[in-house]
Amino acid sequence: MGMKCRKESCQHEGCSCHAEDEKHAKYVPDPVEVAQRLRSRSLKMTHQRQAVLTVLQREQRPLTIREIHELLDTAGDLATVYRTMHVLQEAHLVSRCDFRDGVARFEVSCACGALHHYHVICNNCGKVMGVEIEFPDTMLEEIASQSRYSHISPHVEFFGVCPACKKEGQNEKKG
Amino acid sequence: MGMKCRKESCQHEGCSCHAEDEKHAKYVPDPVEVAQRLRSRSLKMTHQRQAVLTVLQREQRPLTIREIHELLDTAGDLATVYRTMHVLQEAHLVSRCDFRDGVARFEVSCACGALHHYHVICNNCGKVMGVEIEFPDTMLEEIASQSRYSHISPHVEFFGVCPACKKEGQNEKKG
DNA sequence: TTTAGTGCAAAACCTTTGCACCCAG
DNA sequence: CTGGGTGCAAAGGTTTTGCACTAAA
Repeated sequence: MGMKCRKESCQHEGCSCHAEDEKHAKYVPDPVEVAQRLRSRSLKMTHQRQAVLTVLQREQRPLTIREIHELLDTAGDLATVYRTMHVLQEAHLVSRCDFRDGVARFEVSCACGALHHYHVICNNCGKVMGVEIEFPDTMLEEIASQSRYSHISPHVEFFGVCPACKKEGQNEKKG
Repeated sequence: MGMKCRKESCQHEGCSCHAEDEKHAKYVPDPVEVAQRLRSRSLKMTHQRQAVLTVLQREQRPLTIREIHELLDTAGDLATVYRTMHVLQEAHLVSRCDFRDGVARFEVSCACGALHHYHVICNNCGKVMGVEIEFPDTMLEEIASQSRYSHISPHVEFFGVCPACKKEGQNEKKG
């Protein structure tokens, strides 16, 4: 953690997925390292923060703040979870995603053990799958060139139809 | 409007940007056609809906519902604008985007005269630029293959630093 | 005339904030 | 000990909903 990603095309801030090797080695963060990371921003590692990280690392999927709160062993205050997510986000320990339903979701960031991935969400049932892809550098360069903006970083969710819902749709057409 | 997009790689539902030619010809929708499009879904074309579309077509940029409401000549009810946006979205006359600030934004969809584009948002000042790019088919195929989902459609916003804010940042470092 | 749309008001949600007390460093 | 963190309660902001009335087709 804290190592610079060796993959030039990596678009994840603070990413260390590729630090070990090119094959997206799973990096399990050391609690001590996490604490250091927080401390370096004059933040403290507390029980609640550790508990939130534990839930996210166990689930390995995007969770809403309400879900995280419910999954906590010793449920604290919901407002604290909101504040915790802000802190963990700024420390690049979790990343936020948005499935267009008006609720923010969070998961451990790739800098924190998760694989380098994006999501595909079923338009019908909402089921989420992770996919490992990279944005081609040429695409990011084209965006920078057209807009003249720098440090381009994509925030994307892919939507589609999952196999189960596709099958269901076909059956409905037949019946 | 209503014509199928000729560009195979087009990822915009109901898109007709490329219907005229390959060079993203600007298509100005006929009110009569818009009305038909609504009527085909047993929806009515009302003053309020026309007014909202007029605002969006005039501004040609993503607007929040509050902004749309304020830009209306004869301001109706805010709740009506919310309901209108749902309707126009389902008719593919407007498309929704999300700049990760907790407020939905809308703009005329490419099926309704706008160019085929994505957004780049400044992380510092929030300024929005449009860019015309395409997702490579190979990327979408890879996502479909990994996830086994079909009808993959990307929802993306690009974030970066605009030229003005970049310059400002450099000045701060110097001073 | 029939069906959908609008305005108004209230509610539902998600998220943030103020403040007194508590705890990690 | 000191500055950040937590819990509680209240508020802020966006979005939705119920209902009587109005307007489009």
